[in-house]
Amino acid sequence: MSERTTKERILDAAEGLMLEKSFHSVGLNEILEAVKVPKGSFYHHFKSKEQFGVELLKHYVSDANAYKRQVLLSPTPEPDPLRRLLSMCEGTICRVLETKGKCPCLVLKLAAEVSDMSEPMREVLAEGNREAIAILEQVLQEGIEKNKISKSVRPAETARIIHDLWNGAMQRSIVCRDVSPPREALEFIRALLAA
Amino acid sequence: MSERTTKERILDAAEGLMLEKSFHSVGLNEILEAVKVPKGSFYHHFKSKEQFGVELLKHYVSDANAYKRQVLLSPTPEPDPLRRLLSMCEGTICRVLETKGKCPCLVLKLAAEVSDMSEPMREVLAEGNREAIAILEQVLQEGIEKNKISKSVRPAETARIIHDLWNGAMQRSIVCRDVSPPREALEFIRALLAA
DNA sequence: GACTGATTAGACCGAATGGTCTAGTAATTA
DNA sequence: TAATTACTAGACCATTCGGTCTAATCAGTC
Repeated sequence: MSERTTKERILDAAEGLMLEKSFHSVGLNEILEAVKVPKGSFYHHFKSKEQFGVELLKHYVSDANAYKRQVLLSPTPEPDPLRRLLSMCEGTICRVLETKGKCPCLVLKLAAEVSDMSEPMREVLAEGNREAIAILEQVLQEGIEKNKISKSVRPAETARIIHDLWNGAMQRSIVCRDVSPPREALEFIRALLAA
Repeated sequence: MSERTTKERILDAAEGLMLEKSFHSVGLNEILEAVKVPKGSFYHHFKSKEQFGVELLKHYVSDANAYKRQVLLSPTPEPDPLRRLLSMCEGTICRVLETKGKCPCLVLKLAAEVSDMSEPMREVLAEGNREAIAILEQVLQEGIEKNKISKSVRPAETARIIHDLWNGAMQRSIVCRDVSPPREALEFIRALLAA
């Protein structure tokens, strides 16, 4: 059989389905059908749909931030932290292009829908945001130290601004089915961090 | 009886409920119960829940943009366009504070959930965004002409950046239950537009 | 007053929802 | 090997979902 556990298979399937639809419009049966797992197994691993949502987001956020850390903070293959940041953004733009405007991020997708209906889910999202910003701050700090980013940039504040601008641009790009918002945001960020 | 028509009462109630919950988690019965209107009336006025959603968003976007036009583009009581913009942002921050972090905007709330499940709803949201940005562009243009905003600011590009940054910050403020993101965004915008 | 279209009213529909329950099987440990 | 726990399996539950249907009531017009 598959190496992945039943729990992981459920989480993976749900991630895909909810990226395309939404939290409330995807029923348990639909997820379970997709991975051929019966109800009983689901309720063995998760005590409710909400707690399942919490675990789903934790799982996603943890992976996503691990990925960001790896790409943004590792000196190989790209030693320039500024370039690492900008090229990660470019990568995201490409992915949106390839997937025809499908939302590439579960946090972006579910945040508004879920965060004032479930406090535990909201907390996971909030913590995920905080981590993402902290990573961003680190890469900015490193860029400044290595003289790749203007000394006048204050890492903490700028990290938050970049984070929010990028998320807003991604949001609009989903709604308008157009990658120009993140493209333009990227150019703005480039200019902001330059001398 | 009430001056407002049944249709308007349904739309108003749905706006409130969906701001607190979401599109899919609010059932027709819940809306109809709130305004004491039977199913039959609903399906007389709207052909489906989706088409209802389209009208709901149209109604909201139209009102919201009319309000923005009035506040941002009218020379009275505040003749300074820059101040009009900044104080509208401050007003939004206050509203979020008062309502304890509840999402103040239906577009922000439903965009991600709805825009890749219903093409007609997506189009309304996209057009709403375009209009909002156009209004922003106008107020920037006026500010530049009246020497309140730096001549180096390019209105169209900057309008889009401000729009996205603001939306991203509002999103994060909802998720983190904290008004500091829009506050910080506002300060950034202030600096961006200054000489 | 008779007719007509708009609107209200709510019973009703099949399907799907999240969730429970019991029975059976696989894996662990004693 | 026996006992126990972890997990699978799916029938089943009440409720709610979006949506339909028909009857009643309202307005305005001839």
